[in-house]
Amino acid sequence: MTNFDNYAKSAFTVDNIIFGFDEGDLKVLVIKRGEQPYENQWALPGNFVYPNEDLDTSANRVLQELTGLKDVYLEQVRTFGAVNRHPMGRVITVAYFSLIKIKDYKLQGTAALSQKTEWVSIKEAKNLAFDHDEILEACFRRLKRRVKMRPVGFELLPRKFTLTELQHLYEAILEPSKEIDKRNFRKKILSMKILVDLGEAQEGVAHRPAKLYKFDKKKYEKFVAEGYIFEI
Amino acid sequence: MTNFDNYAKSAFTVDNIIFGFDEGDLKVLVIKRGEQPYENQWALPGNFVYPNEDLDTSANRVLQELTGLKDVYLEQVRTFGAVNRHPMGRVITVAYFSLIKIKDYKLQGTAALSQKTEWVSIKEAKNLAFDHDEILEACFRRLKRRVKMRPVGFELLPRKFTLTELQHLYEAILEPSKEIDKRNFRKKILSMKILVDLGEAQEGVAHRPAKLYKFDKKKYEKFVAEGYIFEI
DNA sequence: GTATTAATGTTTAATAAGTATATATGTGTT
DNA sequence: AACACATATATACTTATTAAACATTAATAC
Repeated sequence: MTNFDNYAKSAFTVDNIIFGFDEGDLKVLVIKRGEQPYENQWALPGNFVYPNEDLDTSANRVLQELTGLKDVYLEQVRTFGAVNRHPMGRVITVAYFSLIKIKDYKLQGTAALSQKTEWVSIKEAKNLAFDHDEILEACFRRLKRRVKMRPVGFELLPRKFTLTELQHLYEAILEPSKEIDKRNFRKKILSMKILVDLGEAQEGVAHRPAKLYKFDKKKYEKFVAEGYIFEI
Repeated sequence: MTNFDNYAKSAFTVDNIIFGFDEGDLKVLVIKRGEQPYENQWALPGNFVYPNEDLDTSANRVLQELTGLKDVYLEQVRTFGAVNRHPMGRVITVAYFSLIKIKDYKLQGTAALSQKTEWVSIKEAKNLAFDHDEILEACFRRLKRRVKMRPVGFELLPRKFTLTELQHLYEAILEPSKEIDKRNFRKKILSMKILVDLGEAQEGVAHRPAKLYKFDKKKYEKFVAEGYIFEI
């Protein structure tokens, strides 16, 4: 019978990389560190795992303490376990990412009151504290892979969105320096029949108003059940 | 300045799910537990992480102690952190998988002498100890995804292999109940120009001898550098 | 009237899917 | 030794589907 007292133990944290999409740009929420090490430097949100708390719950708590949001898309990406990640001792970090609609974000979690936070473009989020550049890179790479094969990108958009917004989202994530052909993109996404045309259009725009759509989870489940593959 | 003594610490292990390919079947190496809990039940290879050992090194040690092999394909898959995974107390497990050529396997690691091990078909590996069914499922799912988009399957084959062996490998991993069309598979894999025709053929077979090929890593790197995507 | 961006479909190129026959061995029989 | 048989390998073409490339009309605010 194994006795755990004979083995090394480690502090465990979870980091939750919170992605949002705003003004055609993929953004990540960063917080300014309030103490050493890396005081006053931007870092990713994270916290220690409680003794009787599983990892997913811990990651959801990190998110909720910062944003007040619950029931948000969450995915475990990778565990960072190098020996000397932190000057105070061994700490192993399990990195997750979440996807939220920036419109829903209100700085109303309990942790938000005592920390300075900011949405930063993914293109500009560099030189973060600790090994957070590496953590962010791993999560961004996973997000890229995920949006190609699963309809998770919709978590980043308002409930009602235009096809152009959806296209800009895919461009921001997949091809930051390149444009997807509008006609081909529309043909592809509409052919899957997982969107609902709401019969509404944008208002107050100085150009032809775009139609509004929403993602329909039941139509997606039907799509998958019929053997089709979501692939962008 | 954070003081880790104020936070919970957990025992932590790495499991390394070792895949092999033999007689047209994807196999996984299991060990018979020598003590409670789950005594005499099959389990996946794993061990505690040493105090000054990073996670990858630990996973590689698990493999080497069992097989004697080093420099083997290794990939971190997921961390399992439920609270009550083990009756003796909290333990968090980082799961990896490795790919080896069964021909190279010789039960010559230090751990192999004291444990009963067996190669089990992926189709039959069920009812393992702890949450190992779930761990195996996660690794198998990741392997499926990986072989589609990366030439990692070659790690499971002998250095010289026939196209039919490669096809059977893909069938065993991707479509256990289905056959891929031989002509289409050959056309696709040969069109990538990442294999080398060795100019040799099988011997001693009661049918037309198949040509032998090898995977060429430099040709693959050239393929990628030219902007092509490996996709099966 | 102007500037701006949304909506739309066709053609060409590439790849997926579906399909059959000639080839080369070991084994067994005569 | 010669032959037949069983077996699995190597190969290419046709049809269907999807990717890639490309331009004009429509609908708003100013």
